[in-house]
Amino acid sequence: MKPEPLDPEREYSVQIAAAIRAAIVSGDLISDSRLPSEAELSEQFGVSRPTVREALKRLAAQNLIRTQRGATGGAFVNRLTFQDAYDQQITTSTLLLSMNAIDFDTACEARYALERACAPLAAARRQAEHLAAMRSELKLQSRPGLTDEAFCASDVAFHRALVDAAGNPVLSYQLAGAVEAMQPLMNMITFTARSRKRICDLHEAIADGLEAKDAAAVEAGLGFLERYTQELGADIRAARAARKDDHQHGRP
Amino acid sequence: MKPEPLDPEREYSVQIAAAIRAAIVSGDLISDSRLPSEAELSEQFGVSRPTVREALKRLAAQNLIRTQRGATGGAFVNRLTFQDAYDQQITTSTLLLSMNAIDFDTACEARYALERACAPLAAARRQAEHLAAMRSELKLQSRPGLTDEAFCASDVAFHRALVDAAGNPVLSYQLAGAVEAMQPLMNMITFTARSRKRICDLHEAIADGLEAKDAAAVEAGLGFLERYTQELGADIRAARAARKDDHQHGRP
DNA sequence: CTGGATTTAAATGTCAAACAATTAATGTCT
DNA sequence: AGACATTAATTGTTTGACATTTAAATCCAG
Repeated sequence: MKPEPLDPEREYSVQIAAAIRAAIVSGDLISDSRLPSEAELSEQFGVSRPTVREALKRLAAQNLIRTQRGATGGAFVNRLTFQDAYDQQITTSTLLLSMNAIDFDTACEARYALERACAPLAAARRQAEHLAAMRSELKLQSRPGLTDEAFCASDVAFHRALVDAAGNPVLSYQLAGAVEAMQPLMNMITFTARSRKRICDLHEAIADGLEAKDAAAVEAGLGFLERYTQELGADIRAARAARKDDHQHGRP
Repeated sequence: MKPEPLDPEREYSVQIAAAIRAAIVSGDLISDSRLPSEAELSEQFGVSRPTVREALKRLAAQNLIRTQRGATGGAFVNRLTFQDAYDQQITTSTLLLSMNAIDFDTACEARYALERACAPLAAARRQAEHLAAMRSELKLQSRPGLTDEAFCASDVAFHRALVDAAGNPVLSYQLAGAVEAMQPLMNMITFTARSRKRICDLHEAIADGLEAKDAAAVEAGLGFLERYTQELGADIRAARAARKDDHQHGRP
């Protein structure tokens, strides 16, 4: 984080943020160490304090630093927790899907492909807590009065438990985005009682397979679930096309 | 992005950034639309311009907006591209691994589990360009004078081609982090001529399997590669432990 | 009337100096 | 010794100004 001369052609706050980020990533600034105060930084870099502050806000937005006020306050290097990383992953994935007109099938395919990758590990390592979480969600999902949103949320929780059962935090982190980012798309589906029954049955088969440490059964269950989800997605598209058709040709 | 009254207990720039982010995510502000000017925003939210600017920098750090100077300038909602998302994913993953003392085996397991998830799709859909990319990297990897860094970089490129062959941009995005974030860990390995030969052979088997659209062969190749990579990782650990032992008991 | 040069206006980028709020350490009085 | 007030350091915020960039408006010559 040397006071390397700044390029006046580019924004100072960007360059300062980049310099500090590099110092963090390279390990020159380790977790929980304190950065110089804003006044010191502004002197070191030869810019005003507001400019330094803009740079620090950029880093804070990426969870790279946190700030404390008061006498012993300042900016501290954040240890990026898995939870922080999950959250960033989810917001990025959600935004990516919503902004790039990703079609349902593509997102669905990616999600289940990734989830199937967890199946062998999850079958080998699942603990009682994971099975309990899945059974609990399963019970919730079969309740009749549930809203579509609540059903989807429970669906996400079920699959999160499956992923966590693989016992690999890196996998959990990677998949958090894929599973959670699908939720807005899934929320567009209106679940009939029949389709919920079908999904619950498949979920149960997956939970049973996991309990029996039968990886093939889990993978098969996920495969069926993928195909069924895509069928439901196709139904939405068909319904929407029909509605559009109505609009164009005049409704009764 | 209503001028909802701000909570004076919490930092204004955080709340303003959150309000604008919500407007973007909810779709109230669509891609490429222009935000009000900083002066207008500061009036709407009842804060000063520097405070608004800090909020905007937070959003810019997440690639949610871009800014242009000049008469028709301002802050515009960014369409999050896959490339942007890749980059964010890679930096987050890299930081997460480096800051959380993730052991080699865990990262390795996650990476190959995810990669195996692509195998069936890649085998079904691979195009000539993907095969060509893999063959080209393969040729590079067998050159004798290559540095370890260059060998690792080519390894990453080879696996990226495999992932891209699955033809699912969401999958590619998700795996970019897993594959690239492994590179710093892989760079710690010193590859002997023998281990390079072994890796190249496995890569060749994978490429052959892909060409023959034989998913099982690809998965098997990846499985062997995972085990071999973990062996190499174990060798590093053993060597390091021996060195530490030397230190403790005095060197000759 | 047209085309190029000039001016203008709007916006972001930056700076300077100050005040407010917060927080831990320090000092003081009982 | 302990409770309480003081102080100093630091971030959060405001105000006002100036610099820079960029596109549009204007103007003037041909």
